Amino acid sequence: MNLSEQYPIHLSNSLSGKKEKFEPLVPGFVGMYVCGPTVYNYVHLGNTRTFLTFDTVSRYFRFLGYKVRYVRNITDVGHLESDADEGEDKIGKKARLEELEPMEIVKRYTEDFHNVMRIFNILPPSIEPSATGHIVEQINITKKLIDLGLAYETNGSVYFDVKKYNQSHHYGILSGRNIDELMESGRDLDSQDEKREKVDFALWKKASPAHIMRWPSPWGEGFPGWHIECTVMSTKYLGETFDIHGGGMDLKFPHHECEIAQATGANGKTPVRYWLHSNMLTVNGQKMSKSLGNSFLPSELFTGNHPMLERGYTPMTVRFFMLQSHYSSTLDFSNEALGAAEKGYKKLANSLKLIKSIEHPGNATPDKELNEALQTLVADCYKNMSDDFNTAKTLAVLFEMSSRINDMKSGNVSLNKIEPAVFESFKKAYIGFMEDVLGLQEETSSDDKLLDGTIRVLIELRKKARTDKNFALSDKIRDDLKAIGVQLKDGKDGEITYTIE
RNA sequence: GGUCUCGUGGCCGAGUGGCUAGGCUGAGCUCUGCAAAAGCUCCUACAGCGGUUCGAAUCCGCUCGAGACCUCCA
Repeated sequence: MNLSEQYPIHLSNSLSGKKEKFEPLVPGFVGMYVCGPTVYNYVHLGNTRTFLTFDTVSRYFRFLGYKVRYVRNITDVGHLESDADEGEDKIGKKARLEELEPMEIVKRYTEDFHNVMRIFNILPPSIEPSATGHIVEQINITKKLIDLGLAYETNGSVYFDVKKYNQSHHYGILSGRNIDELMESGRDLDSQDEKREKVDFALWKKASPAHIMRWPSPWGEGFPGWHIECTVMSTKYLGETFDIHGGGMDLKFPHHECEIAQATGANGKTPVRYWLHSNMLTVNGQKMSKSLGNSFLPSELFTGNHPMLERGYTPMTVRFFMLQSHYSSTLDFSNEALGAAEKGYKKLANSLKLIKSIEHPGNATPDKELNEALQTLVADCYKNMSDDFNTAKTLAVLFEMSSRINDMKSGNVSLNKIEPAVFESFKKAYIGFMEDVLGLQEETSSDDKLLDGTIRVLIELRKKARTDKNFALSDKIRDDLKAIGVQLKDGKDGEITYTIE
């Protein structure tokens, strides 16, 4: 029995609103699409949480032995500005503000995005398609929808006919809306007069004369609507039906709802089997967003250079902090919580370093209870992750394992009592869940060999002073190092280790 | 206004019909030349009011409070 059978994954499907057992379309394979960033600005921490969530999801699938194709797009065109901007596209607007070519903007912020992902140890997706690279496909599906009678052209723009679609399907199936209520409520947009109904949404927008980003189409020069790129890119690389579609909660409506309508309308089948939505990062209980002005840039977080921050926090501290809550809950961001996370993370990271250096001596005289307890911990890691990717529960188990690792180091627990095979699986699980599944690496604040060598010289001097009972000198070495941020720790075996604060 | 979610101990945050979540903080003990680290112990909560049940933080209803979506947003 392989791991995926032993620990079947159950996940919360937003489509059904229930936790369901995950059954891949093709055994052993997972196709997953996640809505990526719009690269017209720096990514903030709230964005990062979503990508971290799905990073962990894809990591865990792979850890269980699935072959994963993870597609995450780059939106470099298409998002319409609000009514004030008369349907102008975000990238184009920003470009003129800064007097740059749109592609310059796209490149700058894409690189920033990749950089942030790297810093947080968020692995790259298998495919990272861009909207501008799929204009032809977007035009084709728009044509198809017109031919099927599900879309119509007005003044060089093309809109999806939601009412028509709703006659044979259910528009609102994901977000629980009903079309009559939608048609009554909501604001009037500028393009209202072009649409038959206010619920209709653009598949293709005519470009105004001033509009920079434009492509020729059967309806004149223009650019694709917001929702169509995801439909095109997901189905192109994953098929007309695929396993998982993820994204932030705020995309559920209208974005994801429209994706379902477009894809179902065009291909005649339900595009996605499991919808996963990650919840928002909040600040003082309010959603973190650029428009509210309460967002944090990753760089501000690392340096502490932000009015709301008392000091800086490392990327792994932030990663740990986010993993301590479930992805489907909101998570509130505060100095206190971050400070607590820092200590917690360091504890786990210390044990990670420790366990790597511990080897089993062989020849066990096993203690049955102990061995069973250790095996239970390993199994619990899998069980908790398989239960809707519950990273918070998994971390609780890792803390327990961390204590046992410290026991092994201190001698509280004798390695002789642990069966070699149990020890190996325990060690492998701790390292595996920390590094491969949760992506929590050791954060060497300095891998500077010169510094390390220098500290070791001082440690040797201190050892000598202690053997000579020259505590005045040994304490001075320790205290002076402490003052500049190097904490020495005396082990029971006489070995001295250090951490840089 | 419509749709929906949430309200857990000093703080953060899991859980969701009966069994200790966990982290941080605080107190104590052990180890230690003293520290630090580590191990152990303690502080035991589920907004309020009703109801269902042998039993509810967990299900149902109401009240209060907070938030999200309905418009670009992860």
